[in-house]
Order: sequence, then structure tokens, then C-alpha cells
Amino acid sequence: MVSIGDLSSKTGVKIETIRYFERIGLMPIAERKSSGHRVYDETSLRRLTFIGRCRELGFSQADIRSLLGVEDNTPSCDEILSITTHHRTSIKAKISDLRKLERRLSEISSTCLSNDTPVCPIIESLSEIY
Amino acid sequence: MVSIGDLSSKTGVKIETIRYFERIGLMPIAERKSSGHRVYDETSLRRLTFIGRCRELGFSQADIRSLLGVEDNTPSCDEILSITTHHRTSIKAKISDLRKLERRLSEISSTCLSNDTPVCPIIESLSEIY
DNA sequence: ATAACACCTGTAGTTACTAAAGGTTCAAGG
DNA sequence: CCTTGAACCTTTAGTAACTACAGGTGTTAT
Repeated sequence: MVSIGDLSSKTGVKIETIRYFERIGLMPIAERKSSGHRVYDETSLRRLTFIGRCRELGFSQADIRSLLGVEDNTPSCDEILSITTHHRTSIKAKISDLRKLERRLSEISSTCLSNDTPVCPIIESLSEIY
Repeated sequence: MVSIGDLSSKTGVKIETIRYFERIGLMPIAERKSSGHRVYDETSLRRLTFIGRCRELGFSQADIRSLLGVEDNTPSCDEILSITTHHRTSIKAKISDLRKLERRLSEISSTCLSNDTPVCPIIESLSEIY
């Protein structure tokens, strides 16, 4: 039985965030001491650890909800693998988008290095109307 | 002299977003017809085109503000190159972060494929307390 | 004239938290 | 026992960067 501060330091999730997770239903409603202070047990610790790791891995709250079986039932191993795979796919897509961006930016910047025009070629190329 | 709808279809920026840009000062306060409808000229078109392209390239509003010289003066070519380079650096960092994530997810998923345990190894590995 | 459409304002919702204001409770030292 | 400072409580507002809606006015074509 630990306090919210202890839970926070054990998981690395900020106190406000833990209360927020309770509010939105990611964490169950915590039991209280007579004073009103929240108390947590090992189950809470495991659950928050799980949420924290998912967060580090970039899962959305909706994904975490599904993984935890918050609104439906506990998901099957297949469902979990499917959510994870889907998340991986979207990460790969994001990487590919960012790489394209980087290439475009690098092209645009290169015109700037050979700069002998009175007007900035980056600005020009970005405001040009076709 | 065109309407907000025309400007929107020429630039691909939604009408609500154009009004929003005016509200936050990215676009200048538009002139109005006697009816109250906004009217735009070529200068607005160039400016919105610029903003739209920057947005596609993932620049933050703060960056766009600097590039446009909204709060300070018109930036020098050096300043523009510096903002762009900085943005490229953060894109590269994001790519590298996402790649790490992807590798972690791929590791975690692989344990699931050889699944003969009664409990999901993905969930297990994510909620484990050390 | 009237329908259909474009435009107007103002406000609230999105995601995933974070921070601040203003008030209890707890634990340790004197 | 009393005090003081840390930790806790609630509620509300703020962040980025828009998007969407409600409820009203203007414009255009038949």
C-alpha cells in the first residue's frame, strides 16, 4: 500500500498524470485513506507500469485502452498482436514521411548555399504560385 | 480580388483555417466588402501559399512566424537557413527515435509469434516490475 | 421569390497531458 | 504538544494547431 508519490517515483509517471489517468478511466478509481489520500497496491503498480511503457512506445490512448480491455473485454493475444502490428505500420509510415520531408528540406536549403540573388531562395521557392 | 473560398481552393488551406490564421496573426487582417465578406489579393495568395507549404514541411507555427518576420523584422537569409537547418535536425532526431521504437516493437512482437504460454508475452513484458 | 450555397461570428471539441491556485493532511523535530 | 514544510487534495485553465458546430446573413441562379 503506497501513496501516489511513491507510485509516481516507481513508474516515472507524474502525479498529475496519474490523477489524470484515473479521471479518464485508464487507471481504476483509487481507494482512499480516511484523509482522502489515494492508496495503491501492486496491481496498480503493474497497471501503471504497463501504461507508462506503452506511452514510451508511442501507443495512443485509444490503443492503450484496447490493450487493457477498458471498454470491451480483455483482448485476446491475436488482438494484441494486431494492435501492435498496426502501430508498427503507422510508425514506419511516419518514418517514410519524415524522410521525404528531410529530402525536400535538404534540396531547398542547398539552393540557399549558392546564394547570389538579392532575395532568399528558400522563401521564394515556398511562396511561388503556379 | 477573390473570396475566402477561392483562396482556400487555390491554396488547399481550409476556410476555417484561413480565418484561424487571421485570428492568430499569421495572416494579416483581411479587408472586407460592405457585406462583411473577406476579400483577398495576390499578396495574400502568396503569403498563404507560403504558410501552406511550410505546414506541409512540418514547420511549427513559431517557425513560420519567424520565417515571415511576424513579430520581429523580416529575417535575413542567414536566419532563414538557420531555422530550416534546425528543423531538419529535429526531423532527423524524430526519425532516429521512431526507428528505435520500431525495433523495440519488433522485438516484443517476435516473442508473441512463438507463443505457447497461457499469458500474452507482449502484455507481460510491458507490465513487468523490476 | 425562393432555394441553394457561401459566408459570417462565437464557442466548444480534439490529443495527451501540464501547471497553477488555493486549500488539507501528514511526518519529523523541538 | 506544537509547528513547519512537504505531500496531498480539487478545480480550472493552458498548451499546439487546428476542426467542427450552431445559428445567423449575404449572394446568385432559376
